[in-house]
Amino acid sequence: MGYPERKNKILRILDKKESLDVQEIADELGISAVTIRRDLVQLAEEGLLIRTHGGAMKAPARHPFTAFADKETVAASRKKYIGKLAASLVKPGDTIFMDCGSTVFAMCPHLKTISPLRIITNSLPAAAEFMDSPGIQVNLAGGEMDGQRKAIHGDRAIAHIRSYHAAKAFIGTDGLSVKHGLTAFSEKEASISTAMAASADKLFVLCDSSKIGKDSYLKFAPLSALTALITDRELAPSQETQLKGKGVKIIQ
Amino acid sequence: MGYPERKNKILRILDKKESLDVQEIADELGISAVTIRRDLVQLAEEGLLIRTHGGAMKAPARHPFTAFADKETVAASRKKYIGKLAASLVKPGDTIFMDCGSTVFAMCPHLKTISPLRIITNSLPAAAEFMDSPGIQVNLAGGEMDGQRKAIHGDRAIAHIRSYHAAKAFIGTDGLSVKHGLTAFSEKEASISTAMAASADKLFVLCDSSKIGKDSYLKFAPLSALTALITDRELAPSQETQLKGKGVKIIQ
DNA sequence: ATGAAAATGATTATTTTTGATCGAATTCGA
DNA sequence: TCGAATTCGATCAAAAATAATCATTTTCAT
Repeated sequence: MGYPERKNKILRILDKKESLDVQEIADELGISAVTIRRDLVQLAEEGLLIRTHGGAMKAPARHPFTAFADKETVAASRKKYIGKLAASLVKPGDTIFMDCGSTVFAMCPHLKTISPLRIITNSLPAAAEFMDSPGIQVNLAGGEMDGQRKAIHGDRAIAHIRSYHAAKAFIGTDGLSVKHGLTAFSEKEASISTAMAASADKLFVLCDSSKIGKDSYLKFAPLSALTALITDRELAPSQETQLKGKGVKIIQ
Repeated sequence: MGYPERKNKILRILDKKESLDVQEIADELGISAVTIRRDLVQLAEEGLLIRTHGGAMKAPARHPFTAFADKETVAASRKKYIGKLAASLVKPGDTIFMDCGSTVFAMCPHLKTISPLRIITNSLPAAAEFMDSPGIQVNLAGGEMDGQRKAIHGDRAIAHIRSYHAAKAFIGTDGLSVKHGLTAFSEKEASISTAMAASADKLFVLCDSSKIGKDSYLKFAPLSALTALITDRELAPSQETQLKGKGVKIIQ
């Protein structure tokens, strides 16, 4: 029984049980507790459940703002690292694009001290973050609000983004692989990302190592479009060599 | 039972009980009081509740955009009254403009149950308010964010508003008098209000009685533009007769 | 087929969690 | 204002869970 099969079984058990512990799953599936723990770590990273000491809990309904607020996961600490790193590429006087993903949002705390700075974004949490930062000018894309993603999406927003130019664009991605380049989970996010990429001189992609080597379903940009990939230090060496082989500059 | 699970249970209890004490929770969950105290400290740090001596209290709801910090002043209760009244003019299927004033914002809680509804606004708190209301489609004006007013202003925003049409516009004003009509304190707000008024079939002005008969410095619309004035019940009779004499319809 | 890479399981050391205890701080009534 | 009762914070020890390490098996691309 491979990981994908166990993953399904674990999630199915969780559907009924609300919370469960490691040993319980191990017994039920006839698999060692060590492996179950490894599975749970991975499932937690994918956001499909919440890891607890001793087991796991159902993931709360994907509420982006709470998703941004979840501090205890491994992915969150990676995001913080990546956010800080990405923010260090921003200089006073810059104009930058920022998309609406949580990884890109992690840049915000580190950008507050940079002044002057102009940020063009479709992310409401990002806009809120700079509400009281006088040195930072925020330009919010207009259009239909997506309450789930806490962002502005749609044709209108894309037209808005297209009408601006910025030196640097910072975008996230749901998947990144040598084979398929950048992939997104949703058409909405992909189109905004594409528009930002097209209107910026440099394109920085923020992506934690858990998503590298994986693909989501919608291809939206080739690796050749990247100025650099910003990721964490846990990137598998094999992935690293593959990406470097393709000429991708990696910042970590 | 680990911390995450207890955390949920504690918050669920708090949802119903408003306030609770340590021993009470400890008994209910069958866990030592020491542990509950530790939990409460952590929950308080996360801002999910307020720690008190001996227990905890509900935390005030916090949204990405902290709405207007109106306390329980007289003006606030008038605004609530006006907001409810104005909301009663909105029907399912409407498309409406809402500006970024606090009086107009007071409509929001009463609009949440109206579905379907399309709202075009430049107010960030209003947008945030409907973030979780699936039946309500929010169209946010794009452009430069004004952190002080928690709204989007500028040419871009005005062009955005102008490109739409709505059946009804709800706007606030800083002053309203028979002599000078509607007056505003700031160019920014006035231009947005004008644009909304121009693109709507009906114009409703929300203005509490304390501002009626007073003028701010920038005239932005004549009384004849109003479909109706929505105000509170404390309007001075003399003002009322004057306004009616000018053909202003008053809803209160 | 074959060797490298990945997945799995067992074992051990480390970390986390929990509850108990005790002195210090806070609340509340007189 | 004072004193008793309660609550709090810090420290400690025990138990549980985890992370790290290593050997073994499986998988996969060549």
